[in-house]
Amino acid sequence: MKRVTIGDVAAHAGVSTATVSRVLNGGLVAESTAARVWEAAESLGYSPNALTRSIFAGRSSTIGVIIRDLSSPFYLDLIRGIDEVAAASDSPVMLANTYRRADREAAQVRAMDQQRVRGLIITADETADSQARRMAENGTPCVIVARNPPGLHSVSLDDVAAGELMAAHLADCGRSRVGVVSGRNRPTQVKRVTGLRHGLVERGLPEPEEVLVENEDEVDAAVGSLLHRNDTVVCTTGRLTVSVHTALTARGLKMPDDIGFLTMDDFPWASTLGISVVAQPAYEMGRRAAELVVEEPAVPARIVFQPTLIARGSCGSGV
Amino acid sequence: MKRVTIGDVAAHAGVSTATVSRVLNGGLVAESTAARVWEAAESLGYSPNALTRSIFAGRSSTIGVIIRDLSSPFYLDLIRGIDEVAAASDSPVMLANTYRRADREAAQVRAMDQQRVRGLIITADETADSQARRMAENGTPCVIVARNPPGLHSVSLDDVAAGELMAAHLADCGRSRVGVVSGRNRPTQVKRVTGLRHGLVERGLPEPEEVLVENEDEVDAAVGSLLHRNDTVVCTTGRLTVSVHTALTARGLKMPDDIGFLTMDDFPWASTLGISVVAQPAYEMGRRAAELVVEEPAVPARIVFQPTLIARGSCGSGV
DNA sequence: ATGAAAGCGCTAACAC
DNA sequence: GTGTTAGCGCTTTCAT
Repeated sequence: MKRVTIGDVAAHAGVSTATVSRVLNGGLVAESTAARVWEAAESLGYSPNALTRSIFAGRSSTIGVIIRDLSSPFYLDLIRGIDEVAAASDSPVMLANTYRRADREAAQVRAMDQQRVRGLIITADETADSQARRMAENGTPCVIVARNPPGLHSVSLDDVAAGELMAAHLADCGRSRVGVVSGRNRPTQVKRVTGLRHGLVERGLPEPEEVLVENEDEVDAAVGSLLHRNDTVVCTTGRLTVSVHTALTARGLKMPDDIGFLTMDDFPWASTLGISVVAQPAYEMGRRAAELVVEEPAVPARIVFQPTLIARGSCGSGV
Repeated sequence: MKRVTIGDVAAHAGVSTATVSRVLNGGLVAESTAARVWEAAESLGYSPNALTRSIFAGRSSTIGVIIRDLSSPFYLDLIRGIDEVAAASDSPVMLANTYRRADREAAQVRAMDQQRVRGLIITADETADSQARRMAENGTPCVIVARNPPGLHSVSLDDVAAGELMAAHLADCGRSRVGVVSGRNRPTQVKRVTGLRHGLVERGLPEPEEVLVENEDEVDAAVGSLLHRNDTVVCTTGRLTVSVHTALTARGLKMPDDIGFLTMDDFPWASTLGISVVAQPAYEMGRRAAELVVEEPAVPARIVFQPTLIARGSCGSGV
């Protein structure tokens, strides 16, 4: 039950703790001594205490990642990118899911701070920004994902471009009356709608009709209200894709003939179902975010990625 | 840049570090002193160092969770259950994704051990069991999910029952010739097939025809080979659901008329697509796993959950 | 009610 | 090369 410490190893090998420490960290030690120490460590089942190491270093080597919604494919790919970079720099990753609850977000940021993470990657509301700023001042690099608040590192998507990409594709497919389901109060989604509107108007098409929802429950009614006057439904967030798609198919509507459908973020079922999407380079975004944590640039980096369209036919065929 | 320590707070409040510590942990302190200390902590922006606390306690309060595949809905629900219980006991959760790579699994278990996690919940291959046992001996409660190796806590599904549930439903739907796509070398899936076989034979139906695959790439061919002689395809793991479904629909087959389809684990798109599944109570399993970590029962607990069938028509309609 | 001081497991100067 | 020793930030007796 009592943990094996460096002292036990030292005693077993007949050397001092300092020597053991040197062996473990690749300092200058005689071959024979090193061998004895390794053997002792092995036979005692020694496992170094990362906590004590960190306390000495002033911070741990762990990278903290706060995710709003693990069930979203975007975040999964983001995490994959982060994991990749973190593994390369030998940093454990501490992932926390906040389930989009503001109180949990705040609590998780605080927890990560207290764990003295080496850096923090945050996907959260504006409310977390001030906490992040305080951490940054204390020397913990914080990267905000999907938004780009001033004074902090950020990795985000060109959301306006995403909207314009949607508009271009819809125009190519000969769609003209566009209904939009969008999340309430989401700056990201507001920009996407702005881009969409701009792109449509620019092409001489009517402005999109927008309806805002808070969560899944409201989607069916929202979609219903859009169907009267539109031939296409656009969804500005991957999170609502399932609900919107369900609302459509539940009414017996077939894509693209009865209704056009275009949404954000690629996901595994999209290709089987033939759903066209505007995708974010999530994996790359994750990599960059992690790199910012590792490299700690002195001035806040604001990295913006470009979206891409993946046409699969749910809006009809292009030009 | 220099972190505020308990000493700074003490100096600022004109008391000793011991007193600050007592205030922070709710010891016996005079109201007025406590107030001064809180104020000092506040104004200095003090954030307690969880690392040093843990080193003193001998272990951290963090619960480690090692997941094979974050993209699987089963694990997402499992995590939700874990998070819920962990939050209630004020334990941060450290999540690690291993992407089904044995080397990463081993590395993550080791990392968690070195972080001195309070307990560990593992979804991994047999290869990790010995590491887990060693940790358990050192006083770190380890819970294995989805398998139940001797000597360790475990939370798993009655896989044979899952197979039998499948057989029963298929029989109800009048299916008789069943092809099975299953993962190679997965004890869990072997049991499911056993249950399926037993259930079918018991009802006087022919044995299922099984084909083993390693990963997604092989699924299409596997499914193709099953279609000649069968009217139904069963998939024994949620991980392959997309690929199997794609292989089916890509051939223009409609469910349930052209082909029956039954798979494991519920997922968001299943209801929209009308896919019948045998589901695991993932959320509850997560809760129990976390509870085992928190409660640290002295003798290994082996908890087995029962699967449920969710019929949605992809095999036709039941009796 | 409060302070002084020892010590948690480990690292890093500084001696020898 | 290797040992001694002083901390890292915090908690916890033991005095006062």
